[in-house]
Amino acid sequence: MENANKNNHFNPAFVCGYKDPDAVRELLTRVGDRWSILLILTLFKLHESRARFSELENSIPGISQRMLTLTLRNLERDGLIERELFPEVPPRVEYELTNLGKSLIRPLEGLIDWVTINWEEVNKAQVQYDSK
Amino acid sequence: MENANKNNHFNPAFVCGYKDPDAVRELLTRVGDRWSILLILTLFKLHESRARFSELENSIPGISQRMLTLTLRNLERDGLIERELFPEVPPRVEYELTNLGKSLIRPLEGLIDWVTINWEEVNKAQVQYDSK
DNA sequence: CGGCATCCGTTCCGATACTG
DNA sequence: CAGTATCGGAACGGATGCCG
Repeated sequence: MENANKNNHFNPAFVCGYKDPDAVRELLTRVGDRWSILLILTLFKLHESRARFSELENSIPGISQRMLTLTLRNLERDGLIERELFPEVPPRVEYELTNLGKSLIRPLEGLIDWVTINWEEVNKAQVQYDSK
Repeated sequence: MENANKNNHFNPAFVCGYKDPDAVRELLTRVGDRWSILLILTLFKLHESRARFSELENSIPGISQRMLTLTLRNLERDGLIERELFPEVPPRVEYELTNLGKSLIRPLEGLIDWVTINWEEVNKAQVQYDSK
């Protein structure tokens, strides 16, 4: 994204009260991808924000090994989780939320709560919209 | 998504404390797409949660006409915004957040706040990760 | 066990052109 | 002004096979 609009009055960076719309967008691509939030929340709910690879794989129905790996890598790169390899045979790998990652739990749960409360109304709106 | 895992102990629908992981995922695809959040927040910040098409187009740098239209349609379908057409020449169309849409503002701002506070740390983590 | 590499279909989305 | 239609590249993500 180039530096876009000189007219800050209509720049959402101004309008929305934050400085870096690209940062927001980058987070949102992470938040919005298919598995990141489920992964973070699942990791949080498992014993002390810590779990091994296979446990996560079993705890998130439908995720493929590939996407679990990729999602874990991205979150590790963002500093939200830490990876620890135990050099055993067979190998054991454990993932744990960092403090940064844990700090994301509350805002994420805010979203989840909204869904829980309002999803039925969203569904009704969709049905009504589609009937026309 | 098939009905997946019978073992609810490891079903994130159970683990994360919500009933409908598909609903969560469907919201997240909306939340996570390139423009929805910016659009909702921009609409909220403009005069009384209401703006016309061209105003939104100018307020969101980088959005294409096509994506603005599509994003507006999807949000309208979800019941988060309402569209009002004034049959003038040239036509005028105004969009407004519904109460349902406004109720999403707070959790969204929770996310934005998190980004504002923590993005620098995320960036440092990324740089450090990439240097290896 | 916990990956990585490859292939491949699907979806996303920007660019462009056209319209009431 | 506020759209719609079409095209094509890019990104996403599932399936499969291999490997230390």
